[in-house]
Amino acid sequence: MADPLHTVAAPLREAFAAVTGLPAADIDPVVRNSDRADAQANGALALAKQLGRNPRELAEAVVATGLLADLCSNTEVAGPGFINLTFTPEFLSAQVAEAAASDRVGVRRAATPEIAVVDYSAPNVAKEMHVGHLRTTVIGDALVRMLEFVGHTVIRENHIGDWGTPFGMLIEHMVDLGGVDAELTIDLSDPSAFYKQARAKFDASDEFKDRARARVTLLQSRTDAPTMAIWQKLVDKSADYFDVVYGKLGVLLRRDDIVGESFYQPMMAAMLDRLDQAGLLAESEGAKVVWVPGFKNREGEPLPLIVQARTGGFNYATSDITCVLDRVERLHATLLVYCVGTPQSQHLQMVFKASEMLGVLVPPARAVHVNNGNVLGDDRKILKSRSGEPAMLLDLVDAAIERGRAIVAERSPELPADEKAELANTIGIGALKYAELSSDRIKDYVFDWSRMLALEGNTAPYLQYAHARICSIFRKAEVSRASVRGVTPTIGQSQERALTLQLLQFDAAVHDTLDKFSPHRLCTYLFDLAQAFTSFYEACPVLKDGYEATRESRLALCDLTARVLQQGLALLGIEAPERM
RNA sequence: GCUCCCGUAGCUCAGUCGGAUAGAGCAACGGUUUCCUAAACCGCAGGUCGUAGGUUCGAUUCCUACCGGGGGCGCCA
Repeated sequence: MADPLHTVAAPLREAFAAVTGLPAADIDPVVRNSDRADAQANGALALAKQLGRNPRELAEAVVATGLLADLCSNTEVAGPGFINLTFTPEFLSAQVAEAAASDRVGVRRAATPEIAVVDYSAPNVAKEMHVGHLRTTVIGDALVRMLEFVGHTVIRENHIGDWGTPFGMLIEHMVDLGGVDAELTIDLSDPSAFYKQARAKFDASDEFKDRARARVTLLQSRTDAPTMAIWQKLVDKSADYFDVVYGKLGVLLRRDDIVGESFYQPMMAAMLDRLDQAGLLAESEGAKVVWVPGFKNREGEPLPLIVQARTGGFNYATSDITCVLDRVERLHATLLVYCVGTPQSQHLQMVFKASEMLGVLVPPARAVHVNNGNVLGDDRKILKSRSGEPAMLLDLVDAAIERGRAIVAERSPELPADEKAELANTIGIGALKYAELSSDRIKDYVFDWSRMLALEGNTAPYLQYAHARICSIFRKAEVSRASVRGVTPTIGQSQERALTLQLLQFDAAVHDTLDKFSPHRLCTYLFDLAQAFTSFYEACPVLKDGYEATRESRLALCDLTARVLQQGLALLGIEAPERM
């Protein structure tokens, strides 16, 4: 393993075992980052308590075993029993060389590769994508990239709203306009226009309302070709629009990833039969329900999960349980990731519990609700556009690119026009995505263009700039990046040491991020790395006269830093430009 | 009413499987450019970690209560 904290844990475990007589496998040496040394091991405190021994003496005994001598130049027992570890430069050099030699820059593959389904974005047909879709889309996409990178088989699913009562009025409105051949264009500045027209008609006319209701029934039967053709056209046109948004935003989702509610609809009756056979289906107030333990309604009575309305119709609980079933049984997924807003929390818990009771969602299969908070405006309410509606996603994307353009025009006027256009995109979209990813997903956050595009602080441009500066060094040196990859760097100055330690923790950062499904952890890591690099950059000249002896070594550190930055940003769905 | 989540520096945010003086960025103040991109770096300053108890050798982290903010709580999704 390239991570020294990980590597040093093994001899520490042995040392603790030798001193305590406990099996090494049961011991956690509690190796952590430290501001007093390269790392600290806190395991002595807990073990001493457990064994009724003096923690300081235990720590001293561990150090006295000599098992750490190969890796550490200094092992000091401090305070109540912390073991402060300082790694030898040779050990760090070797670890860096190992990371540099791997095309994964030191990131381990997952111990057990799984099939994972990541459900994210989920817009509605005939409606606009707005700011509410931004976080789920960006977070889901980052998780997809990371899960794939560590070796899982990832299936992206875009669970779009393409079924249900609104389609009665939408289809009927199309019929009025001339049926399937009628003109239907999604106006990118008002993608919900068609929906609003249909809605207005529905609200104004009882006659239309009746036709719409009849049309829903016809749709549900899936037998009427003209109805299905119009429905398909609505879905296709919306998918075109979604692809425009996803393309500009630079996310992986495409129309092939669409698995809408309509897909599950034909399987719902069979799912209800299974619930029934399992003895889980009950009746309550005329509806078919599953009694999921642990949930209560306003009156303090048990709260049911309704899977079939009194009217006989299915709802999102029906759809979501069917969906779990499909993902586990057809796709053989063992990890079901739901990137959905926090308000769905209780609903999803009930769905997961019901699926578990059905014997479908059982180990090793499991589901995770990767919930996210809201994007707020200055008024602390959900970000609005000038019209007072939730801000449209495409407008935000375009505005990000426009702001990127302004920055490039000011800062990099010398670049060729096509490169400027690309850079504007890289910076603008990068800043927008990074703002979504860099703070804890479960909290609401306040949207602020000037902060996310700031060229300092924990922002995408800061990270991109660090990367570009490294590329510039190699351009100036006329040395190829690949040519220094065999070099084992020498760790001398404190900034080299700090950079090295940071570089070697990429693996831990990626895995920690995935353990918590929290992309902001990777962001924090990359920001720390960029800061460590810029400090190194100031203090450790690479190409200047008088530094020939350290040149190769520092070029190797630069190359690895750039690779980690580029790979790390790529895992977030953000590009790293070579010039800016 | 029940329940879930959040509350850390003036602002925006990290951190917390219990550990040693709680960290960044912005803003403020003071420095650094004959030198690889100053979109940077270095320094200084700033916090009773919502409040009050409890457990512990040790609590911002765990438990309880309360205060403040937000979400959810049966036939829309």
